[in-house]
Amino acid sequence: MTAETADQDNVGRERIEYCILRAAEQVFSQYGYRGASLQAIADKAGLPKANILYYMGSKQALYVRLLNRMMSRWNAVLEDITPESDPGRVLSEFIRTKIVLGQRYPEGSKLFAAEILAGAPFLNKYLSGELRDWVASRAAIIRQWSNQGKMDDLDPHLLIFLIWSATQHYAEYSAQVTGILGKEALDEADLESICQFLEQVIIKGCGVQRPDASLAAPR
Amino acid sequence: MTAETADQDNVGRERIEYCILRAAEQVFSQYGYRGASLQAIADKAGLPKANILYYMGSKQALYVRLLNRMMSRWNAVLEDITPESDPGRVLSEFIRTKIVLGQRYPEGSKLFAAEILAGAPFLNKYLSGELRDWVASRAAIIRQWSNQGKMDDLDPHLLIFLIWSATQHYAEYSAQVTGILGKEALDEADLESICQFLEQVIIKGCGVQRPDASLAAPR
DNA sequence: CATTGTTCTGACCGATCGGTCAATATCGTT
DNA sequence: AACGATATTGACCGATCGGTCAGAACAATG
Repeated sequence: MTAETADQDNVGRERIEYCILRAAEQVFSQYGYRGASLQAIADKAGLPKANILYYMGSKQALYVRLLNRMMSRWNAVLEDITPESDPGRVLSEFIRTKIVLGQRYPEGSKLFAAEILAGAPFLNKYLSGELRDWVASRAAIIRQWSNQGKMDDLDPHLLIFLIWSATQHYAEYSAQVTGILGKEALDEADLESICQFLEQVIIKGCGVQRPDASLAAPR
Repeated sequence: MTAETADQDNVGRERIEYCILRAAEQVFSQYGYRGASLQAIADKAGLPKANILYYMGSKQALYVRLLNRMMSRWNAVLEDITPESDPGRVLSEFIRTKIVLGQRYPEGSKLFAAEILAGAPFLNKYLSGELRDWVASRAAIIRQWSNQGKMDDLDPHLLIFLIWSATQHYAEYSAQVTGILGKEALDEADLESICQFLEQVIIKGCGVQRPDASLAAPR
């Protein structure tokens, strides 16, 4: 087997795997792990069911792979945050990034939500391990911001939870949001309004000081 | 059949139905509609599977009944809100009530979340009907508060979504929250901290004026 | 063309799914 | 005791579940 053919093989394999993963993400996100069926995934991918298992091994392996893919998509968020950063800018970027990710990967977001709803049987180690450390390190920096007088003295964990929940809401609860607003889907203008609303309320609610302001009055 | 026996019969029937509904709520909330099985519900209720169907008719009827029960539990929220109300008090009570409801009915909250995740196949009429009207009427009052200068000029729908998402998070994402905080469960002190945090950030973030303050400076 | 290794898939497996039904058990009324 | 109504449940149904496997189809090398 030459390197060339190996590459082509891998390219072909990856194209099929991507197709399967995309179909599986839709089905798993809608019905959860137990409610999803390999037959439904196969139908959506346009492949026979046995082919899904040939490429993915098992339903569980396919599901875990989707979870890992979604976790890695979130890794870039809040990566370059330091005690010297401007809280307003960081929180604003945090909010916008999470909203964008939710819109970019709506099925992945719902997949994650369904996993948590089920009690995180496949993610509890990740939640109380990597993710907990991730949150702790960011919380420590936010705490320093408070001590520096850059913002109010608030529990950083609860602030992170607030931004998570408020932003993910528009990905996971899209059925409720569109139903109540009477829209087919959220357009760019809606998303911009949502981002501005959340930035304004949360940044103001945390008492974030303008970076140039020293200790001047709020107005 | 006398009235007395009828009462006793109904009491007995209601006791069994309550037992079934409780077991079903746990299973449906964890696995979603498709992922839940009548056998699992029957095992949890300590009854043979055929008995579940005798009392509930079908899986779908049981599920719809659970959804309706959960919707009715939420009906009391924000019931007595008027343009003359104090926004700070109303928002504070709104937040606390939703937190308490989420803690009181964690399975019901997750059941609702799973239904929305699946695209609200059984609730889309409710969402774009009753619930939309409910939100619209409350949004109109919040709008009046803004016009009266009681708070900032914000999209009331997004404010309601914010409070919904931020409070429901602690019911539906309990697995994530406890995993990250490293706790088995949230205790009373945790809930009080969460309520105070959300009240402070959201009320301040919305620029809610103290009711006694006329047009004085924020401090 | 023959060979070899990979890709693909129809057929099948035991288990479980939601739901039906007939037989049995229980109970209040007469 | 006898009866009709309701409650209960084991057995069963066709469909579907996740997964296996033998063999067809295929492409690359000799």
